[in-house]
Amino acid sequence: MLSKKAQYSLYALVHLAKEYKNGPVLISKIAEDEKIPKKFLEAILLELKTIGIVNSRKGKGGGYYLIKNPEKVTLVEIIRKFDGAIALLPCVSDMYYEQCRNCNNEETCGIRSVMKEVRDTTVNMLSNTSLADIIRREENVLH
Amino acid sequence: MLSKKAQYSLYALVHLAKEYKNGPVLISKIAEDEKIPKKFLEAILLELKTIGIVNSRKGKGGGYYLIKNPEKVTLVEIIRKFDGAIALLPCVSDMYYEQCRNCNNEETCGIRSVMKEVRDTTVNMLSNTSLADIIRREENVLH
DNA sequence: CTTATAGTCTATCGGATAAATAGATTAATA
DNA sequence: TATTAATCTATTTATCCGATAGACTATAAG
Repeated sequence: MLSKKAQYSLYALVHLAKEYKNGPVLISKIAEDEKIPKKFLEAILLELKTIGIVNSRKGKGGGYYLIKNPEKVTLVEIIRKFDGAIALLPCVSDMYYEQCRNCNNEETCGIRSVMKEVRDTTVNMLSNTSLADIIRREENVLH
Repeated sequence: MLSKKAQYSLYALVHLAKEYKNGPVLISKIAEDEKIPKKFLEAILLELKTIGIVNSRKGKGGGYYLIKNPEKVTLVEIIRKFDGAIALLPCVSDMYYEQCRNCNNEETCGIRSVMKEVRDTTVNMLSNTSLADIIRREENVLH
């Protein structure tokens, strides 16, 4: 399961993607619409700012807005930011690899080989899906 | 990532599958070979016993042994036992479903639709792989 | 230049869970 | 009946998750 942070960030980012180029959206507006605890959402958006996906403006008329093109923001990067590895085992993770301390030979280990396939297909799906894809899915299902 | 319990249980069960019908294996033997903390492994095996995958015998000549055919023990049931849902979101989990409290309509939600695909392919891979498959993978890679 | 607005920073909290350990007890075998 | 090995109870330690509180700072409008 994804952490609440990762889950909330997905909903918040899709919200911002829908308002792309419409100017800033209030944290409180996002929090209310997406039913996310406001203070918690603040911390999440702040983190998303540090990786250059969103930016913010203070004061009246301020709020958060997407700065990366929604076509270019993929689910995999958001999930990795908050939850780390996609892989089910450290020894099959690309980004957070750790040597296996249970098996003797990673090359021949059967468990590892299955888990590698799982990881690869999951990463594929998540990195081929952007915020724009999400929005298109919602539009397509309506007609 | 899988919990340590889930990870250890996979290694322990593959070990037992290799000794299927060779009589009981000592906890301490498994612990040593698979580099699992012995006391921790005790608890894990006890849990596996409650779901009818393994059984044990006390006293001299005792230990743990697999009672289910290695062809019939799949990775998905082991992982579910220790870590619960395979899905990344509660709203796409079959076994641990919870209604989404962030989106308004699960039928049209784009995030959910992607996550459902991820879950389905992951569950497919994990439920189509048995302990026997794992062992065959290891044998095949050696020639 | 002042006031209202809205994000930022620091800090902290309870609760749950994870991972591992210790020691006494019970069951099985020879 | 002694030895072996699993079982039970319990406790420990650490870490993280999810959430909240309040003071601070930047912005824009009037």
